Amino acid sequence: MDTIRLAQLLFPDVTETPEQVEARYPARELPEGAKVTRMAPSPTGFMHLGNLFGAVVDERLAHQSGGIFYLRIEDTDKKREVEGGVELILDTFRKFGLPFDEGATVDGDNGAYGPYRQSRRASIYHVFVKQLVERGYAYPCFCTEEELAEMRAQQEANKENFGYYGKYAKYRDCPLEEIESRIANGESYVIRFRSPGSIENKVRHTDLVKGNLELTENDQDIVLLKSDGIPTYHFAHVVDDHLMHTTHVVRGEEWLATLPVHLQLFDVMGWKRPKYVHTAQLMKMDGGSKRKLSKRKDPELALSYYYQQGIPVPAVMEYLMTLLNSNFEEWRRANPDASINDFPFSPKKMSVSGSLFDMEKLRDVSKNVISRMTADEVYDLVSAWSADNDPEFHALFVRSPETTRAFLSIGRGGKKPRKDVAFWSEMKAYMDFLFPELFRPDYSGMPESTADDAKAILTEYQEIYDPADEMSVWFDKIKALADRHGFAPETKLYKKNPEAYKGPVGDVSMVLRVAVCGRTNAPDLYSVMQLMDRGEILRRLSAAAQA
RNA sequence: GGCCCGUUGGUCAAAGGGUUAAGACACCGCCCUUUCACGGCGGUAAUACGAGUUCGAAUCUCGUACGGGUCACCA
Repeated sequence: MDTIRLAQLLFPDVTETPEQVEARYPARELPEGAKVTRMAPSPTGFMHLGNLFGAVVDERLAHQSGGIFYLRIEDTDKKREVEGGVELILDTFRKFGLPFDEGATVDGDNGAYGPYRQSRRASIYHVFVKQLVERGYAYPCFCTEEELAEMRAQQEANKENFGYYGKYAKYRDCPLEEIESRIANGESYVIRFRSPGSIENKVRHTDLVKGNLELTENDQDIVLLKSDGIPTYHFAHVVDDHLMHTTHVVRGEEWLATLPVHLQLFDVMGWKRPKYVHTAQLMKMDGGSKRKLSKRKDPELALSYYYQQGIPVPAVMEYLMTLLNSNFEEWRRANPDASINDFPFSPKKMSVSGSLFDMEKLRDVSKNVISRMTADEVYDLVSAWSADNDPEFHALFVRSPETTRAFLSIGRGGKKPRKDVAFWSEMKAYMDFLFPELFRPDYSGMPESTADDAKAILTEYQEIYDPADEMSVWFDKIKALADRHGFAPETKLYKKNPEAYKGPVGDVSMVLRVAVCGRTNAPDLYSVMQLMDRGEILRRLSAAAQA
């Protein structure tokens, strides 16, 4: 077989040599040990928690070592591509604070190793495929979809391995004359790899997460170039990561199955293999069993959903980090105010088995993250979130910024900050009673001990309430009120001698709290009342007395 | 079905031949507290199973079971 003639027949327009292409991608000048990583998503218009999971690893690996983290768009499948997909990717990463050093932009490129969209790299792939054809490592295949399906059915029936290999590689040794006539006939074809491997052989590989692996060698003549001339992931991965000088390929463990293909391609091309970091999949509970997070089945794990729910970005990042490196939580306790980027991330500490996504844990992480924020930070974030997701609440939230900020300051800071809110979407329910528009009192929480006295307590309190009172004076008045109605003015007195009283002073203040806040749980009552309008408070006390 | 990866409490996980098998979330109890939240103290709960190697196994080996992934002109 004259492979040079075949290559010329298949790629008459390719004039560049592999050497010329390589020359355009010189080695990167980076400090010793610097890692080059990439995020390589498809613009499917959907960003998933799993995408972020891997991207955090990429970003940390690169930036922790003084290296490069870049974005490459894998748009080799036109069927899955969505308008605005790239924009969404860029947008998401900006939102989650993972800065790309180079790569695709909304309408172009930023960096010297582009183009960063695979759809714009067709001519580059063709140069290398042409070379493979010349070397006898690639050939055209004219099989139709039906033929391949038939083959597969037969393999299933025979209990043989599936795929295009060995005796099933129909066009592997097709004579040049037949190829010429088929092409002349306008038949559609793909370019396949002529795999030199055998399933009798094993290939060794050391993965940064999985450790030492012994895999079966690839014997499949996989497709290199689809009939539209666009490469498959396998070939694009090898060519791009070689040319762009990626040192560490981070991807989900579902790629482990095709790793032998990639290793073989790197070897045949004569290129240095990158290091691989195959991360365990994020799992989800589905019925009684675990399964991989799925884009189709788990829309609630879309990052857009996270934004809608108001799950704070740093909380998501911290949660992912706890899954990624289990010593992160310990580090965080020791360094509560340090930037997450100061944490010494290590791929070696990553779990080899898939972990279950746990919303409860995320809530806990988020509460802690929020409790460490200042009132001003919370104000700004809730303001931004509500503007996009709950305009009605937003209007109330920003109506009196000073009052809102003061409310957010209650119980904030210090050693034991309050942790009431996990997600921004919960903020409305947490502070709704501040706004007459949202106030819907529920009096059912009135303590039973006050059944006979609640009305009198509320009525009397309207007389003695004075917003100008200091906290101690304010509380003294409540104690006196309690005393007059047969309640212990000190909790300790009540505990010492419960029979002597109807209840402790707490029951009396609970009556006031329920009247003013409309519920039994709220931040410090004195602080809250200081923020509210006197007339509104009196109205509520009076309304509760009527109820 | 072939190939590959995995399996420590409900969940995330530490322990890399010798520990009473950490810790966190959740749950339960107590304490603190004018409510709640926070915080403190305590509790329930785990090495999938079976062999082997070894003085000694969660840890090494093999088998079984179970779970996951993959076997496209998708990535």
